[in-house]
Amino acid sequence: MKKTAKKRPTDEFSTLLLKWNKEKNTRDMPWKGEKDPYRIWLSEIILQQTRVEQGLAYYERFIAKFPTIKDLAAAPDTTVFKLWEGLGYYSRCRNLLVTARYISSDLNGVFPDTYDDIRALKGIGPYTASAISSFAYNLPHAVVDGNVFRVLSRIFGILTPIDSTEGKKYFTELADELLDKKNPGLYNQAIMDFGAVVCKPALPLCPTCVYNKDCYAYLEHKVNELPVKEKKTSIKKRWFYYLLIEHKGKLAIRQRTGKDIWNQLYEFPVIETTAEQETAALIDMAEQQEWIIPDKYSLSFVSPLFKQQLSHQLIAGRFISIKADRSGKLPAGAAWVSKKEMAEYPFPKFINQFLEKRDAIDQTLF
DNA sequence: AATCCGGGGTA
DNA sequence: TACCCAGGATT
Repeated sequence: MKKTAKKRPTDEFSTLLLKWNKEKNTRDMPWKGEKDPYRIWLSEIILQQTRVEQGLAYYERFIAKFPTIKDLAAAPDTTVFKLWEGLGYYSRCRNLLVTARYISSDLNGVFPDTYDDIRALKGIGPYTASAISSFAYNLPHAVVDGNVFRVLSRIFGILTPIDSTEGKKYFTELADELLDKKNPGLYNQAIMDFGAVVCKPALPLCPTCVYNKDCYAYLEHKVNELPVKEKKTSIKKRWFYYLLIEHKGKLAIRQRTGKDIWNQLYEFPVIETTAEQETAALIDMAEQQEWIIPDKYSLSFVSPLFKQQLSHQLIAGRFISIKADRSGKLPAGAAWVSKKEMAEYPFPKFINQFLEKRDAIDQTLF
């Protein structure tokens, strides 16, 4: 039996972390200790840029409806998007389907078990590949997520911006050095729990923290300045005027396509502008589009102003209800659906918040 | 290297 | 409001 290697400075970090984890960490989550790579993968995709509290219910619903990756792979797109509805970042859902179908068909349902093969899957980047390979297969890859950036920058006093190329490289290398190579899964889980519970973004629990005797940020009173981020988000305003065109008891909807927000979700025919518009001007535009035919419709309702704040955009707009006696042209790909059928389609939050209030606003609306 | 992609919680 | 969250893809 070889003697233990000489203790390096960085060993102290993981020793304290695992000690905290064993003695103080009471955080419990359904995927903790999970070994089924499908469940681990699903939880990680759901949790990308998403708080545990927000993603939890989605995870439970997905597992209940799709117990195995083949169940997920066999589901229609719309069914899966409907289950994802409201969670945001819908490209995750698209990539989830692509990967589920690839593994089911090409890999006979067997999840890849090396870091590189996992990393190559759609929707899986460095973080998720490290998480899956360490949790499912105990491979020595350190996770670097928002928690890790925060914990390491504060304790070690790293001032390099975390959203710079240099910063990402530096933090990744440090994280891999610090990783307990014998317990990668346990270590990775512990550091993220620690960041979420103790070394929180706001009001971290420094007075009782196991690192407070030598934490750079705590000793230098820079806890609130770390981690450093260099880019500020700029927000642009967009106006969405949705036309609820009703004809023979049905409403026109279409699927969003392209590279814009809410790709693959559904919506009503929309007139988008960069400034607020009067209803009359919008009706004119709808006539010019030939969505409605002059004298063959009646304007029945204009909603109050609705707003939604996204990360990089502020969406404002109204819902304009029109009863059409004759059907005009519709936007490409649009179809007529009944109220009952509407429930099957995934809509963005902006539309759902209107649909939920619709009955309270006007009982006569579709 | 910069930008885009949601929705919700918190101070 | 501004910032952050178990990030990744695209340009």
